[in-house]
Amino acid sequence: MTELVTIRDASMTTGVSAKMIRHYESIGLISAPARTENRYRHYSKRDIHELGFIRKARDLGFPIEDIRHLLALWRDRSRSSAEVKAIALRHIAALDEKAANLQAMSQTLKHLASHCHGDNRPDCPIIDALDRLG
Amino acid sequence: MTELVTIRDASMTTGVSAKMIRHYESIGLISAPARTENRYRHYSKRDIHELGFIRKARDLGFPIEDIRHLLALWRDRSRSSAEVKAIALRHIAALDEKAANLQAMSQTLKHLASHCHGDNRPDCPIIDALDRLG
DNA sequence: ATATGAGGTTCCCATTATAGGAAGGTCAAG
DNA sequence: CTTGACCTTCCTATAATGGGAACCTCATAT
Repeated sequence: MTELVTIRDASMTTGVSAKMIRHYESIGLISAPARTENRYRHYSKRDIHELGFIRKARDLGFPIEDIRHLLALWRDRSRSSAEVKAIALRHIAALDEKAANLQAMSQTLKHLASHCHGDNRPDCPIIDALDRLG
Repeated sequence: MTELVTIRDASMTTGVSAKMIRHYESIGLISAPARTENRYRHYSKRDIHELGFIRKARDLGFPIEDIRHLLALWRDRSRSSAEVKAIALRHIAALDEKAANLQAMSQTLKHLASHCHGDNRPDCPIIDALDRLG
């Protein structure tokens, strides 16, 4: 017969940890899979496919609620690509904003660090900046 | 006499929320301030200065444990700037790595989005990528 | 037969930094 | 003496993930 795909199998083929698979089920991101008599979960090809979709979306940094939306659009044959694109563009903006923030911090620190001797003396523009700057 | 600086005053002058000031105290990042008879906290100039230091470090994205370390170095007149610089350089590397990750995601998505019509048709390279890509 | 090990199950706790809110005490002003 | 604006502590939540306990199930090795 069809070999039973356990949660570990699903995890290994999709790259989503078993812990996370159960979690996604508990928050309703994926529907509860079939169970064997002993209550073990087993996953259909469809389930596996869905988990793969989720992992790829996670790899692109989409938050869970976006993924929930993307999954609904994925299932909906009559979706409009505009809706998908809108989600992606919003996410791109969020990513860019975060990246810009991090870079600004990094740049400030790089500037300060470049003026720090980094020797045994206590004088340090980095500490000074934390001390003084508004 | 010296006017009592309440937690709200401290919050307003340092930009650290009262909630966070109490939290920093509870995790031992700052020491417990003096209390009036009615158990209200009040803050010395030194306390305020320390909270300002913490806020600036947070603005630069330093995690709490780094700040703990930086505060200790700040107080230590015989610190070596090398130690400060080392913390900063490690943090810069962490910031840069995170920024690079976000940018990679953004770039991938921008590429996909640029090929997405964004109209009423269902065809969508973004969904396709989540569907197919490994 | 049974012991062992590898897997499954549920449930609870921890992380990081921050915020919201409840329940109650205190204080100044009207 | 009430009202409102503070203060106090304690609990809960966030987003995504991992760790671990306590317990069940199953296949294999003795």
